[in-house]
Amino acid sequence: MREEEESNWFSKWEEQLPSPDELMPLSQSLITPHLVLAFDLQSPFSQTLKTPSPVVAVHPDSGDFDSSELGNGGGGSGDEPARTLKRPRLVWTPQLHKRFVDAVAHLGIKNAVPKTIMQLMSVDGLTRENVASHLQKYRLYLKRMQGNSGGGGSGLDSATDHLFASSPVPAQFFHPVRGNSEQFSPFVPVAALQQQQMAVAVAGHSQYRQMGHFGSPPNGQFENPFLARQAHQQQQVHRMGTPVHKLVPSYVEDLNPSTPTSANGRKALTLFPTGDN
DNA sequence: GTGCCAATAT
DNA sequence: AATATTGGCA
Repeated sequence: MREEEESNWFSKWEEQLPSPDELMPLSQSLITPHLVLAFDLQSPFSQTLKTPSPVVAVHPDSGDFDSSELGNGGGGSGDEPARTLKRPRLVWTPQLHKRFVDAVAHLGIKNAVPKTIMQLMSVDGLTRENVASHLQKYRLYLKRMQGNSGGGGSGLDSATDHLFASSPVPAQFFHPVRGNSEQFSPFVPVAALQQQQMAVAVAGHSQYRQMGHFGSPPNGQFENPFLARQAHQQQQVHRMGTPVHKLVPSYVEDLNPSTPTSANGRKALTLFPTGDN
């Protein structure tokens, strides 16, 4: 309790502070993903590393949250408990969509329902609703495609289907493969046992999307405020009459160099380049 | 409860 | 424009 000691550790602490670059990828350990979700915190440094590296051992359990103004009251009912937590909008990057498509392909059209898709994808922060919504639109897209596949080619991927067009549509999607609800390829033969869980990009609510400082690396994959959900190993998909493989999350996306055309003056923080084809 | 789909909201 | 949410129904 001596002041000298305190100022002492503080100085040390201060000196040993990592550079911003180093800080980026790991800073999230300060706030557990669970808390982030629970309080709908939009931490600009949320990250889904589930590496238990105790680089920094902080005790956030001080239970000293200012739950009074958790950005919720802004809507209207100010007295409502921060229960009605609102997640930021999910941004379906081409990579994320690809994962979605892969999941659907591997599940087989039959079993490709929001829940299972979500589980297979095992993307932190991804909810069933997210998938359901996306799936709905994706189905419309597929239907639309078959509709004019042989036609004059008018109205083809006008511009509304940018995302969907970014990933090839597996042939199985058109003529439901019978007798085989699942393709052979293991979903994720990822080499390393990395915990490189894919995280979800989220639409920025405001300020954070302008942070281009810090000399952030052009390919810095980790410098965005995206949600982090507890790195729970999702339960294995319950088979409903069909054999299921073991879920092995972790998935290393091949980089998809596309035009990061942010022509979309949107304030969307994307984890990956906005695949534009 | 889950899924599907259209409509609607943000 | 892209997602989310909702309502009605299976």
